[in-house]
Amino acid sequence: MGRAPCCDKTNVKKGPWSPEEDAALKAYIEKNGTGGNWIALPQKIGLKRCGKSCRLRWLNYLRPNIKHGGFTEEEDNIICNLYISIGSRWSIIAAQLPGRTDNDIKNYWNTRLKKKLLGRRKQSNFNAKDTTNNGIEENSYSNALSSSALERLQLHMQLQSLQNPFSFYNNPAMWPKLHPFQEKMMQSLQSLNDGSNPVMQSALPSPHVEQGQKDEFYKPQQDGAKINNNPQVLLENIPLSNSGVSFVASGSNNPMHSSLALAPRAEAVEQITNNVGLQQLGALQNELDDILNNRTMGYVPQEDHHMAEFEYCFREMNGSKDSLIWWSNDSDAKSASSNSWDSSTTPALLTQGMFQDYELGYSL
DNA sequence: AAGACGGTCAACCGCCCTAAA
DNA sequence: GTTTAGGGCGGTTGACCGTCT
Repeated sequence: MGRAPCCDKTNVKKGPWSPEEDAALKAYIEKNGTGGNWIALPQKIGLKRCGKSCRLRWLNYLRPNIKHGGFTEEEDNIICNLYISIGSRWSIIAAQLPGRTDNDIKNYWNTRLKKKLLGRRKQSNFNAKDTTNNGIEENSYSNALSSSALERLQLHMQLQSLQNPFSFYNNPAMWPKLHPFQEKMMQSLQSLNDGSNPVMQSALPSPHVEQGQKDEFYKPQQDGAKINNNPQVLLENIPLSNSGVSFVASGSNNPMHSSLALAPRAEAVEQITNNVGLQQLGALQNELDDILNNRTMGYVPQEDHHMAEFEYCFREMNGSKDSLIWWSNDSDAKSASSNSWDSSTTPALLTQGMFQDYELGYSL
């Protein structure tokens, strides 16, 4: 038995909003607010619309300071970086872009940004193939893309392990049973690792972690205690001297520096650079910037399975859903998202959204 | 000129989470 | 502790429009 609909579906208007409806909704909300009940709102105004539809119309179109279209390069960068970091959490991404709505960003990503990035990738693969003539032809750019996707997965995992010792990657006890694909992926990554891949050496959990350090990281689960969802507490709880790699929050509000918004301590820098992780991360960042800065670059269509593969890797990467801790307390961000028009709720939502996955991990 | 095709984006759907009853 | 209803969110749909053939 499904749940009851929120309104009488047979008696509500659907489809595009008329200027009259817009005016009525806007005037009412500006004068009276929502009254904390969207479902009851259309009746009060006399609109034959579902309450959810009113909410959406207000949040995505009618509320003040909404920007449509004309995404800047900086916004492109932010969206891409965040998508790589946290996946399709559009509301969180929107929270970092004042005046943008999650719906807008989602549409923009799906219709333009994704194609721009992936189109450029294929072109670069073409070029690589054209210029390599060493007999061992990279039999297809399918392979090239595969290794690239794998590399991005590795980079992502590296990033995760560096930035958050609590991540799934660093905590086998938290690992859920893997999907067969994930099992396969992990096996191939580990075979790549075989002592020769510095990225994976640090990205995959090491059996040589010092006991004290391991205990410290694992303690929340061993104790059966729920991890504190407060990112600040999380940061504070990370051992700073003996963890091998440690970070301090920089307070930057620019997700461009998300990598980035965490400043490595001096002792960690050497280890990280030895592991090549940051160098490759930098290369990825440069490539991303390069792609985004070539805004006139034409889109080269590509075969669906390539697109699917790349997307799937992103999905798999985001499957763990543990994310970067770069959120700042800057109140600017509060005015941006579709949920932030009620600014009092935003920080809680952000924190909640970001860290509920840790909760999930510990409850497995 | 007209139909096919593809891109864009507003809007809807359905699921999940949470607070209140 | 359970149920219910509203809010929030990501995924998907479909109308519209411009371009191509």
